[in-house]
Amino acid sequence: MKNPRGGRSVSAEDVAKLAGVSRASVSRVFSDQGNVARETRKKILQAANELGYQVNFLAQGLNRKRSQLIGVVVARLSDPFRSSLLEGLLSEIQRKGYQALVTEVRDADELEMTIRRFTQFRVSGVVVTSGQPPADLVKECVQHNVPVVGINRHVEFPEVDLVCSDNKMAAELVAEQLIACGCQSIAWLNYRESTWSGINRGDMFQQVMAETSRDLFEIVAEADGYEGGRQAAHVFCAEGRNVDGVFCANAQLACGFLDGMRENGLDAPHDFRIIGFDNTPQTAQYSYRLTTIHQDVEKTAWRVLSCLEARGKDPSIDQSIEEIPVKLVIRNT
Amino acid sequence: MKNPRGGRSVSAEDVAKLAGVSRASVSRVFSDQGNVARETRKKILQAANELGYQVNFLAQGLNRKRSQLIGVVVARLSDPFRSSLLEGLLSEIQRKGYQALVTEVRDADELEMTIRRFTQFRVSGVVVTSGQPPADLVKECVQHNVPVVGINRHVEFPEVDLVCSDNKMAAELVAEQLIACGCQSIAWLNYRESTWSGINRGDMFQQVMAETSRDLFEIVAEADGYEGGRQAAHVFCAEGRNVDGVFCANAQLACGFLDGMRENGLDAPHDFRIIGFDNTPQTAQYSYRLTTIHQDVEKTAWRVLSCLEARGKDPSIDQSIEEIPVKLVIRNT
DNA sequence: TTAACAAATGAACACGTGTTCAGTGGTTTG
DNA sequence: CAAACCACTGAACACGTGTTCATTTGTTAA
Repeated sequence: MKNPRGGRSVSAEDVAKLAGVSRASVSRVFSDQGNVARETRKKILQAANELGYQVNFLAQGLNRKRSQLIGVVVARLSDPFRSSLLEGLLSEIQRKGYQALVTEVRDADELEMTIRRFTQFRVSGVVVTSGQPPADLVKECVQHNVPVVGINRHVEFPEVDLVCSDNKMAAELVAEQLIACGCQSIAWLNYRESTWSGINRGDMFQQVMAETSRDLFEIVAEADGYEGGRQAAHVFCAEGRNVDGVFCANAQLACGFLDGMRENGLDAPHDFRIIGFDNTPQTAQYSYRLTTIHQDVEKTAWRVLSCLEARGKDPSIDQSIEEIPVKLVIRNT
Repeated sequence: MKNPRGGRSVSAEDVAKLAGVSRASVSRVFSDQGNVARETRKKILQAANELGYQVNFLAQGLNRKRSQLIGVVVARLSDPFRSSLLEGLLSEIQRKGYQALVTEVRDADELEMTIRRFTQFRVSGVVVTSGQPPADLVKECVQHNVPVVGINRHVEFPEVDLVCSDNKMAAELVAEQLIACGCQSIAWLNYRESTWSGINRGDMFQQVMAETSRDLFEIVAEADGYEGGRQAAHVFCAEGRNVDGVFCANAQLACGFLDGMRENGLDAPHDFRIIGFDNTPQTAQYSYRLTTIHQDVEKTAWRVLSCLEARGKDPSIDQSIEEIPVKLVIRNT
């Protein structure tokens, strides 16, 4: 751990000098490319260890025209499902030897700036968990050979791979469960200005219900999150309507709706059944014990990274649209 | 938006050629350094715009020996306060023109690998929100002139700046509130293997209580999070003990403890008072309406970045230990 | 008119790495 | 024994930028 250069970081040049070989051999050892004699490798590793040498990723990326970075676009981390999704992505990104470049975006402008900056860092891939990337940016990524994949969203460009939870399967599981519990009138609860994934979940549920020739009431929440669900319950009760089975677009709406109903003297599972989406920690709490659809975050993250790597090797492959199976976690409601 | 080079990305060289100037002038324009005539600047900007030129951050960082990246160490994003802290950090990092390099660590080994990788990317700074960075790594960062700052933790190295929520102030606010509500026997609830910040909060509370010559019961949760709090309440009631005021180390313990007490027929604010830490969304929900200490995430993030920039300019400045004021959010309990 | 000066510019180097290409020596094959 | 082959090595170039230094140009002071 000496430091022969005044304050400057040690480079492959220094290692080469100490080991008595050329810098090219040092590079070969650390990039695991080309042949190098066992004896030389040993000398180099020892010298590197002594100096505390570490590859400069900026120089490496500059030369390879590609860094080990992966850009991740997120939004509204306060939503517990989103943060658990980010957690899964981070874990998988690190496991594969990459580093995550995370940016939070609030509007389309920020998304544009973000993706532009990602390409300036020569990222190996971009993961979009929120927002719709504009057409010219996607084109730019394609030109730079930067793979893009979207999670739980719809993107109209054939170069962008997609990984979604299987909303059709979720709808079938929920319908089956509610019907098995004897529900007669079933409703779908969603926020009025929901994201694409929320809308898609509703469409799928509608479709499944139609297949079994049942009507589907729609409850529209005027606000998002817990408060939105709670208020929706109050409005629902005030209007004197009645259902015995509710499927909610996400966990927060579900918890809010359940609490709202409780305030009106109705509780699950006694008076009605309710099933949520996103198996967030809160839904598991004793005060809720909410039956809910569980999205497989690990598998989603795994699939995302294999998409990135596949398209990184061959940018011309067909678009991949993968649906990740979901599970129904049956609890109390 | 032409692309005169076959598939390759446009460089400053191309812009210079099109504008009829030297590459040096292009560099001067985009790094805002040195003088350049108004007319030439205009020509360069126009050419750059036409070609869609963007600075290559890897080359820039390689030359400047410093990238615009800031490494952020996180853990357990499923904890809602941690994700909101990350959200605040991201927002501030982007506002200042940096990019966040986020890594999740589970143990000391991962932390070591992570910080090592951060230095390999020549980050402008490192933010540690979890774990204790080992001594030699901190030394390494200091040698590379990489500022390190810790949030809500204790680090024994004078080169590492610290930003903490003011736990003493929190303790005083809570004590004042509980006493004003007429509480006679007051307790402190924490997880047995809590982090430093949890322990510190307890110590401060103990100290404040001692100053007013009051006893402080300690309730020790054998598990962390919501379930830990809930079980602690059951054990507490089973032992037949009794208090009328509880201060909890974090929001999840508080919610769990409250629910556990409710299962035993006791509820706040009627039978006892309870105050949590971390003003998470769940504590605001109607079913809890928990009185809680609010940490100022925005100010924390702001302070973190000004520490980084200050030490980035002059690495030899004195250690800064800043305590961020907290607020007591009075709700129902 | 000349000297002194400030602003603007381009050539050249440095940053630290990956990779090609031409060699070297040693071993196998005909 | 010559030829062909193989593993191994080092010199040199490329990646795209920031920055120094010398030079040119235009302007002011003596």
